[in-house]
Amino acid sequence: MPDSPKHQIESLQSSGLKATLPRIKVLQIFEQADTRHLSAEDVYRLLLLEGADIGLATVYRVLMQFVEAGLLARQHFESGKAVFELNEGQHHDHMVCLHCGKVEEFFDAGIEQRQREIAEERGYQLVEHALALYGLCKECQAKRSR
Amino acid sequence: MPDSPKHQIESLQSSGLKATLPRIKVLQIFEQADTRHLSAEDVYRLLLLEGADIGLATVYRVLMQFVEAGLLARQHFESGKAVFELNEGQHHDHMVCLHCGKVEEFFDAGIEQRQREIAEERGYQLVEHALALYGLCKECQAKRSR
DNA sequence: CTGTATGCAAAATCTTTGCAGCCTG
DNA sequence: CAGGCTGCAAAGATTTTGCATACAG
Repeated sequence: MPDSPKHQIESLQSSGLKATLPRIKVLQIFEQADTRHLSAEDVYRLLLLEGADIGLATVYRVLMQFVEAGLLARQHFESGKAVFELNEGQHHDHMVCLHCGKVEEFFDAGIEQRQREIAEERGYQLVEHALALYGLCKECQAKRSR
Repeated sequence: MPDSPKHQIESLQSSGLKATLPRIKVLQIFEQADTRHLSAEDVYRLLLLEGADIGLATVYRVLMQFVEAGLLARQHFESGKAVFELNEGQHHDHMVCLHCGKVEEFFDAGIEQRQREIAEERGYQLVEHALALYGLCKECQAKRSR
């Protein structure tokens, strides 16, 4: 059997989740996908492509559990639907191309620091933040100007 | 007649929109509301309270037109539903209390500057951005610790 | 075995659209 | 008066929930 899911089973167990097939498969999807950021529908579609018989409701439930367990992070961007990405500990923000939808990640210590200062100035206990830059990537600017 | 809608009619006309009753009322709602940030449902409810006979579909259409015309700005935050606020030219970001939902606005020139630099370094033409800090406001921290 | 997890279908939310009639300019 | 605008109802899109059954530990 190729690609035994040892690693995923351990991740799940150490998060306190039973290692069920839907959960293992969903984890695999995120680890193998070309794009880091997937919607529930994306995950469902990829599961079907693999021949897995998993309902969309289960995909939503599993994604939620993974977010609560800290395995995934959920982002909203402007599309109105949520996208999920592997949570690899390293916080980062996003730059989204409005034309092709490509998402790049970045981290800027200066911005992080100012955010903490702003929250503190106003008496907030900061829990998290979401920063997304929207624009046109280099390729799409080229296409546009043709 | 109290509160004649002269001002709103001018705003609409200078945005190239016909001054219809639903549009005038929606503008008034935003100008008079206690909270700057309102969802479509919020606006609809406030209209009904005032006795205006305006459908929810029209509220959505009017809000979209106002966003396109630059009268309103749309934000997404984490709730899954969109909220709208008057666009008064002055860009700003948001700090949202996760407990009571209160939204404060802030502007930080340093963060704005770094965003432009980051976009430029990566070859993006920056169109807009959304930064939201999530946390607990001073009042809610107090409630929590009781 | 026991209780949690799943699949299916139905419902809940939020938002958009089609269409006949109304109103602004 | 003409064309855009509205209300209503219905459809779409996304996400959640109820319930009987299946499966992990």
